Formats: sequence, structure tokens, C-alpha cells
Amino acid sequence: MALQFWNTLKRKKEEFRPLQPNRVGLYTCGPTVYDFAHIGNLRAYIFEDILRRYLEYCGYAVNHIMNITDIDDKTIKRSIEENVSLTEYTRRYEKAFFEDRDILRIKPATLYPRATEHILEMVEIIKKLTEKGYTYQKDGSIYFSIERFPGYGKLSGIDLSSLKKGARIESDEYEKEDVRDFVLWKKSKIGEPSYDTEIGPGRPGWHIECSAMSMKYLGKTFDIHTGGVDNIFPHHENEIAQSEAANGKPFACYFLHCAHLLVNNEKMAKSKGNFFTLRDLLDKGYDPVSIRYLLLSVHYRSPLNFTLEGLEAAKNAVERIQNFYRRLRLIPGGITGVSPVTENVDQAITKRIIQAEKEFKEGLDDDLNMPVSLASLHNLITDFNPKLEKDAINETESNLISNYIKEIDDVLTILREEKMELTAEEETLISERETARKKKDFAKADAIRKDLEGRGIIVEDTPAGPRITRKQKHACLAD
RNA sequence: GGCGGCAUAGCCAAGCGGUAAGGCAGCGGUCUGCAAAACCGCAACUCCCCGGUUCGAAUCCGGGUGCCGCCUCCA
Repeated sequence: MALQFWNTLKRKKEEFRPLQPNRVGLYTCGPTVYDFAHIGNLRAYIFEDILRRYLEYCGYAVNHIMNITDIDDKTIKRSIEENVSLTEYTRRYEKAFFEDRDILRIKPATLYPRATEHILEMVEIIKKLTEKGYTYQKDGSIYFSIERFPGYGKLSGIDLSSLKKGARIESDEYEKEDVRDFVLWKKSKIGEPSYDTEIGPGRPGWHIECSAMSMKYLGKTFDIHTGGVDNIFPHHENEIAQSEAANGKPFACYFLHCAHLLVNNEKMAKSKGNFFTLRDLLDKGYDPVSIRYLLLSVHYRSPLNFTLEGLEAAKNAVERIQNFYRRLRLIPGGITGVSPVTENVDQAITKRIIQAEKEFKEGLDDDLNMPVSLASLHNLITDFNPKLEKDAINETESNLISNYIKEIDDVLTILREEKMELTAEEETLISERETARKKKDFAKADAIRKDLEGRGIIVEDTPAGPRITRKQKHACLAD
């Protein structure tokens, strides 16, 4: 099966055909850096990360652009409240966003262009739209007239006549000819940042930045545009309108939108006390990889019901996979990184890996059906664990299997690299415990094990000797 | 009011016309000095409800019910 995506633009699954062979231009709507990202935002970024990594897994070179919205009503308002410059304010949350990204193992985009650094590009588009007659000025602001763009509504399926005139007037301080229009350029206001440009002093509207930056870095027409479902209207609808009106060419070919995340089946809201940032969860002791796994384990077009119980389950599921990988690597020789010799390999094992790989790929090929792909991995583990138990897997075979796991982990990114650096004291304790065990002094052995656990070191006894691992942060059950 | 989505075991979640994947939790057993890890076995007589189409439906159609989202900034 070929790779296919549910394209919001067409409301159906379509085979993915890039504009250029083996290359993908990907634009993902990035953060407005006015606060810490919450887990709902992070779900979207994880979805985009899986999309990007899977495209790369399939052999595409991905040019991934994610914008940073560092000028808008919220950022301006809050920077004024804190009495710091807009730049100082937004850089703080931009930094936090990058930290969250790294903690969750999200692969950095190719580029993170900032809105404030692309004012000229936006102005150029607005000028072109004006030349073509799509805009009008009112009171120093420039608006896009949706009536003049025939394709308006094709993404969201919105019926223009259903948008009641007048409904938005009170909530918008800018005057428009038609309330359904959207602002391209906001007139300069006292106390707000303003740019002196050919189209007058002011600042950009929200939608125009994505048109400008995608065009600059990916071209007038590019492959994939993503965001949360809430971006379908008005944001992406407006991007299409202004981009296609300006260029006379199609904007993005495929629009992918991920569903929202709910917490305890309700929309996340600070007032409901169910609002989490990544930092909140880390402070509670939850582990980033568990969070990543939970966020990626549900199909991106299904609402994800986030619960702490679910996070606990994710932690255990991840540990099963990690334990399997760790056990493979403990087979003498471990990962060699060298192409394994196929002699003395049980062909049944090779076949089983090929089958798993096929299933994994079929899952993700089908509109990133991650649950199916994860099932293939769990089934593989279920099949191989008994062999591992019986010591029926040799070094070459273990390399084959662990290389496969490593390969799909390029997409999942949930394995841990074990870094066991023990202090001399810790090593002494471990050997003392072994001596005690040999003397059947189990009281002492257990005491030492408990002591080590207090130091964050887990000792598990196996026939081959003690297995030492560094304790991961575990979920606290309270809350 | 308009548009869209979802309802599958205690929880999470695939399946999208051919007789219920997977994970977590639970229970019983094996292994272990104990523990951990791992293994073996058990779990939906049925997929929100009611009709219909069909040889056959969780899957298609019609009608309900419930939940969520968008229509104003929002991933």
C-alpha cells in the first residue's frame, strides 16, 4: 500500500504524491510564544513529528518549516503588562518551546522563521493582493475581501451565508466592510509595536505570516500543511485565500489536521483545573518518554483523552518495549552496528522481522495509523520474548532484531540509551551484595538493594548476574 | 442556528461488509532466596439504542440518544 493521508481539503484519503520526487515541503503551524505550551499543543507537535519522521523513514528529504508567531494581540498585551519589550517577552517563551521540544524528543524543524523577521515579505503579498483588487483599506487597516475570492470556504466547507453578519462586530475593534473579511494589516496604535512600511504604519494580521513564510521557504505551492483542527477555520482557510489570490496558484496540496486533546473527557481549561503544561507533568514526576508515547499512541484524527491513569499505562507499555530492547542488547556482543552475517540465522526470525516491518509500515502508510503500527511492535515482542527467555536467540539474531527495533525507533523515538556510570561506592555496594547473596545472607543483600534503590539504582537478579539500571522518574500515584 | 467529529471490555485503542488487533490494569499459574523482569493461561456470547439493506453488519442506510469541537484568539 502506498502512503496515504486524509486530506482535509478533499475530505478523503488520498495517496501522497509529492511535487518533486523524494522531497517534501512541510509547513506546520508553530507556537504563538506568549506562554508555555500545554499538552494539547504538544500533541499537535508530536503528531507533526511523527509525520515528519515517517516521511523520512520512507526516504523523503523533508524541508520542514515551523513558524514562530512572535507578534500578535496576546504577545503584545502580555509584554505590555509585564513592561518588557515584545522581543524580550517572546524570546522567553520561544526558548521554553524549544526546551519542551527537546524534552519530548521532537526533531527540530529545518527552520523556525519568526513573524517579526518577515514583515517585508508580508507587505509584498499585501501589495500584490491590493494590485489584484482583493483588498480594501479602512481606517488605516487593510482587509481581505473574501467575496472577491471565489474559492473561499473550500477547506472548512463553511457556507458564507451562514456566517451571520454583525455577529463579530462587537468583539473586533477594527471596522470592516463585511464582518466575514479578515485583516491583513492592522493600523498602528499607540503603545503597540509598529512597522513603517510602504503600505503604511502598522503590524501584520495573524494569517499573513504563514503565507509569507511558507512561500519564502517552500514556494508558492508546497506539499503538506498541518495544524490542529481549530486551525481549519479561519486560519488555514484565510491562508489559502490570500496565498492563492496573490499567486494564482494552489497553496498546499495536502492539509492534515490533528484532533484535540481532552483531559478527563473535557476540554482543557485553566478554570477547570485540568490544564497541564509539560512542566506540570514533569514536576509531578512523570517521564517525558511516557508522555511522548501517550501522545503518539492515539490516531491523530481521533480526540485523545488524556488522563493520569493513561499516562501510567503509557509508562508501563514503554517499559515493556525498552525492556525487550535492553534484553536483546544484553546478549553477548550487543549491537555491533555491523551488518550481521546471515549464516547461522534462523530464517524464521528473519521472516518474522520482515513481517513486523511490513505491518508497521502498513499501519503508518494508512494515514499514520499508529495504533496498528504499535500493535505490530507489541506482537513482535510477544513472539520473541519467549525465545529470549529460553536463550534461543544468538548474537547475530539479536542484532537483526535490535537493528529493526532501532530502525522503527527513528520514528517512535522511545528507546533509552543506557548510560550506566556507577560511582566506586555504588560498585562496591553491588559486589558486597553479591557476596552476601552467595553466603545466603539475604537480609544484608536486601538491605543493600534497598539502599541502592534510594540512590536511584535498581538491581535485578538474573541467572547471568545482577542487572543494574538507573531508576527512571516514575509517575506518582497521587493526584 | 450552520459545519464537523466521536460512541468497541475496568481504562486506552484498532477494525470500516465475512464472523471482535494491540496495550494497560485484573485474576490464576511458572520462574525467583525474596523481589523485579519474563513466560503460560483466563477476560467483550458482542461493538450506545431502534429499525432497514444483505446469505452475512461493529462495519452500509434511516431514525434516535449521549459526548466533543469549530463557526470570535486557540494545536
